[in-house]
Amino acid sequence: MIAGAKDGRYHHGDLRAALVDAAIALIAERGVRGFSLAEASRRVGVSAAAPYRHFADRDELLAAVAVRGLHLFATMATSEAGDTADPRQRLAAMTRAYVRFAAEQRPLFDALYSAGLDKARYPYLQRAWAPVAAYRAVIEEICAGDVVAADALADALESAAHGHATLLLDACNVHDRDAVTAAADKAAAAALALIDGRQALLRRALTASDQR
Amino acid sequence: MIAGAKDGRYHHGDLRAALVDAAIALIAERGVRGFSLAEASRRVGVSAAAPYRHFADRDELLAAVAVRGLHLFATMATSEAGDTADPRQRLAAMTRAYVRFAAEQRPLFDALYSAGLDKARYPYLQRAWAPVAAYRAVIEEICAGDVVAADALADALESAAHGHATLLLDACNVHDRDAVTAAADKAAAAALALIDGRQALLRRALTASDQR
DNA sequence: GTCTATACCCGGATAGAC
DNA sequence: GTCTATCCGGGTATAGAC
Repeated sequence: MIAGAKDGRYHHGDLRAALVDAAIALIAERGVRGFSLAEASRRVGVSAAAPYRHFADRDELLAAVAVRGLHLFATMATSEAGDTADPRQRLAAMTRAYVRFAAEQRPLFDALYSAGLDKARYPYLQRAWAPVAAYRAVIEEICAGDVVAADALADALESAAHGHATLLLDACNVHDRDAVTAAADKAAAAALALIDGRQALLRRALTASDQR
Repeated sequence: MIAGAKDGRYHHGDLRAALVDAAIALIAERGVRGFSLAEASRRVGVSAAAPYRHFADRDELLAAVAVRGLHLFATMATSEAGDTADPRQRLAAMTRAYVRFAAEQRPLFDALYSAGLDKARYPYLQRAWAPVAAYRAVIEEICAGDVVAADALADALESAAHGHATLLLDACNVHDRDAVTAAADKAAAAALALIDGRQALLRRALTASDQR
């Protein structure tokens, strides 16, 4: 039952939130491509024109879903890391959370990365990444304040997490809990391997310029 | 001028190939989401119904684009590796090729990963991955025949390459050659770091079961 | 066998009534 | 703030010309 529904119809409730909920359910069932404003409206019980009071167009509703996703990811990441003191283990936990978020909240992850949203159009979406950047401090701790090394490691860790997440979603449906756990473990292990082997992240830049 | 065009119209040429070419150009301009069979038909100079003689639906044309992409990637990967003997450097080169392929042939990469194609429907697409699997031998060489270690390293390397590629495409338009080179270098460096730190890929599995 | 013409449904988006 | 009505454009399917 949708909050705000009265006498079989939706009226003067929080239509905006109801549409976001419906969008998430719809993306879960049919993917981002199968999502439409019209169908979301139908499910909430309003006309196809109603959403345009709250969203300029289809993409803006998807952006709202993406923002909710970022908030949830920030929560999951800090929760997964818990009170782990070791910075290596904290980064591994964050990486595991990244993969678990993608799998357990696939519609939100898809809205973030597979919706083809024009980044420039949604500055608030950019800003919603801010909490995630907190982990930068952990990386610098490991790199003992070396900013260049921290940059390199940060990119490598983000890419590893993202790669494991997207390939997992590509390969299977997400209800296979074991597959999700396995992928999350692999990603966490890759994070630790990157940290341990991080000397190579810098050496490479040197040999590249040597070759010129 | 499109091959097979006569008297201003397209007739009895290789319509299938012409549609694949048009699809690639269209995806390059508007992305996978902006691609439509109707627009592709228009560009080739045939009616909107004509493609249905060659493709069951929109997705089947995208799958044809994806297959072409896999062939091209296999070529780029072997070319980039060249005659490098060191297995470490061969894997780094392959990773660099992965990122360069994504950037330089973005429409093909998008057809492969962002088109939302149903894998089960296109067994020939699955088979087209075969040439890529050749690099498995290089990984086993590094792991001295240890199959478990090779599995772990293979997953980590693929994920790293894929993560760097997708985040690059997400972040910028691809015509910035320097950004592409930088991302490819980072990915190659990450591959070397993963190889060097690969002990952690296996240790992780142990500590995970220890925690239970 | 290949393509054209056409009819149908659906989603996106806007204008104006309530 | 939501509804009805409406326009536009794309995808699907088929009948029939060549």
